[in-house]
Amino acid sequence: MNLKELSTLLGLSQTTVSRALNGFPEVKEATRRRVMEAAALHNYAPNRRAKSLATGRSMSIGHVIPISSKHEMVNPVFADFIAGAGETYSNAGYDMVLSVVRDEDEEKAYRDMASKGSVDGIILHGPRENDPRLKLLSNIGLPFVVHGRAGDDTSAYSWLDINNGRSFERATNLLLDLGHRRIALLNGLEYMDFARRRRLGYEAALRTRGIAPDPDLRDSNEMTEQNGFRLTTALLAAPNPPTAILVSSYISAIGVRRAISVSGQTIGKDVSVVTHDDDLSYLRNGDDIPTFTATQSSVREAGRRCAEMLLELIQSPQTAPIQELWETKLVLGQSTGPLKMRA
Amino acid sequence: MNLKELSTLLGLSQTTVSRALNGFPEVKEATRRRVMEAAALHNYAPNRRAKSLATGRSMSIGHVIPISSKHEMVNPVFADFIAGAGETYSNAGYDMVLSVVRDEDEEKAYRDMASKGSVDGIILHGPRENDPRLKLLSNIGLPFVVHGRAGDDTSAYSWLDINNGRSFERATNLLLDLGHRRIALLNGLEYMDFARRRRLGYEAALRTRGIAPDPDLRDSNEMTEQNGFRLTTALLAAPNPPTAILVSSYISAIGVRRAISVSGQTIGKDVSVVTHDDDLSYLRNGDDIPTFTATQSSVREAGRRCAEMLLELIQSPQTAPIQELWETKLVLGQSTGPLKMRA
DNA sequence: GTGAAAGCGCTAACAA
DNA sequence: TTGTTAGCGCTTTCAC
Repeated sequence: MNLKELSTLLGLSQTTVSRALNGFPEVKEATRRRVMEAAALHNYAPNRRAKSLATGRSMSIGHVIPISSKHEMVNPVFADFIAGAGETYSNAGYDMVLSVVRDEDEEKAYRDMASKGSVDGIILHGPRENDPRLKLLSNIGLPFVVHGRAGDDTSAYSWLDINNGRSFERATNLLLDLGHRRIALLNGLEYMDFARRRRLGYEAALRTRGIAPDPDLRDSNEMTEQNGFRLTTALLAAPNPPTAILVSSYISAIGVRRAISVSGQTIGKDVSVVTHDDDLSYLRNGDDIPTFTATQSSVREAGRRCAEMLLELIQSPQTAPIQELWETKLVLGQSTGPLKMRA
Repeated sequence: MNLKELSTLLGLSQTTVSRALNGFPEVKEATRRRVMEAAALHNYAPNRRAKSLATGRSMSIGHVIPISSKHEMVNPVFADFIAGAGETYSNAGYDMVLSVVRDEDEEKAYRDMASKGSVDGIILHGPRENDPRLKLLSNIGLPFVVHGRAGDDTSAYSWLDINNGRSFERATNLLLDLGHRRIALLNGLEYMDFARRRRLGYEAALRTRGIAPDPDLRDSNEMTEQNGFRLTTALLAAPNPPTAILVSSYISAIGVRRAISVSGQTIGKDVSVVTHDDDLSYLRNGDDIPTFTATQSSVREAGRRCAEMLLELIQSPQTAPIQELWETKLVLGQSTGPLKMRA
């Protein structure tokens, strides 16, 4: 059923039917009702492509999911983020177009989305420091929102981020206050902006107390369970092991816990652990490890909000960038004295 | 830059330029080269919507991701599946349209995708027993592929599944061969087809040995870490605890391991564990728990293959359904004697 | 309050 | 080998 068929069926012009369906005020109420009913009855929905072509808006949003050619891990937070964003989109009548690309094709993916006119806006995932994709997107002229930030000049674009630096500074301070002096940081890959910020926060806290960051206590890697396990095992076996471990991802923290358990030690007694938590619903996992999580809750919520921001930008393109920095809150465990300094 | 501009620029008709770009044989080689170069130079890419409208094919595939209104968990295997499928799509020049919907809106999502003409085919996720969505999709007339199966009549549609029944039957037999008699099953929600098949396989193995399945040793739930932990804790505390636990998801297995560790027992010594593994790269996790995983590797690979199957169906719609059943292989751990029966 | 007609950017008969 | 023309299904002036 298309517009033409529907309109001849009703004995009206396509114009009138279109206007009735799209809520134009000049249509007589009786007519509108008649049209609406017929549309519902025949399950009519306007053809997306035709509508797009006519209006110039595609009513869809692009997400480019980069998969590194080096390590084929798919960032597990994408799923929840996408779920949140998707909710917002469907409420607003937008579609979500996903493009999974290897690093080297990413630039092409953006260019194509723009020149093919398949999306009205883009969400940029996993920004790196001085990410070249920002310039690219600006040149392209498509509205976009970054989930995270890309380096220190954050003024010129729209973004939503959690306060990674402060979060890790606070976590480090907490451990310092408890008397810890050898605090390890298991971080994500530091060419990613969030990981860099976390390291800076950690180091700032140490330096404020006059402690020089020990490079042997820091690692930057993909945040998998295996890495959490492997690195913790190595740390614990070292001559001068840390008394506390700060972890950048809840997934790695699972490996950290496993390593500690395998080594015969106990979290909160022999070694303290604090981790960032993206609040993935399926992984929530005991309360023996204190976690920092975004105040506004999960990455799911971040997806929703990023989508809202983008739709706002699309609807009024000349506004200033929209930027939001979410603070984190500390969630303490209850089962063990998780942050106690070893006697 | 659009076709009209490009063609006037070249002093050719739109038709010729279009033909050159789309590889029609009748175009003179010299002309084609000239066109190609100009297109590359001006970064021309045909407008997707216009092309779709003209050809009647949207060159995109829909994935509907259901989020239950009861439990808001996003299935973490989606991410890897989508990554695999996305790869196939971009190689074939297709876009992927994601629609995240709550249960109650799912039917509408399919209808809309069809009537709006926004996709050429659909991948159906998370089929249930006698899933009503199958009939719906058949009526709609859009080609589709199911990741999994939906009940016992599997003849009429295209699907890709792993042999869940056999996998769990074999796992159960393995444990039985080692002398285990009280084997627990921590299963997924059994209105999901995969979980039902797993239970049937488990029960078949038990019955063959003349063991009546004990309802107290079986649970059907969302496969989260927390559930793995909670249920294992309860099982171990029961008067007549199991000597082995069969787990339906690697994520739950992490919770199972934690529960066993917290209870002061040891996997492979006090209680044996075998788990299914979807081979999510970031979760791979020790080798003290033997796993069953699909022979053809990961859910990522399944995504790729489902996408291929769907594209095949789209390109030649009158062919018979394409159906693939992947067997699983057992991967034994090395660190512990993981399947030993307690002395 | 309604309709006729042009046009969005492309493809595909049909002509030449 | 290239061009002319109609049309995909909708929105949107402009006229009535």
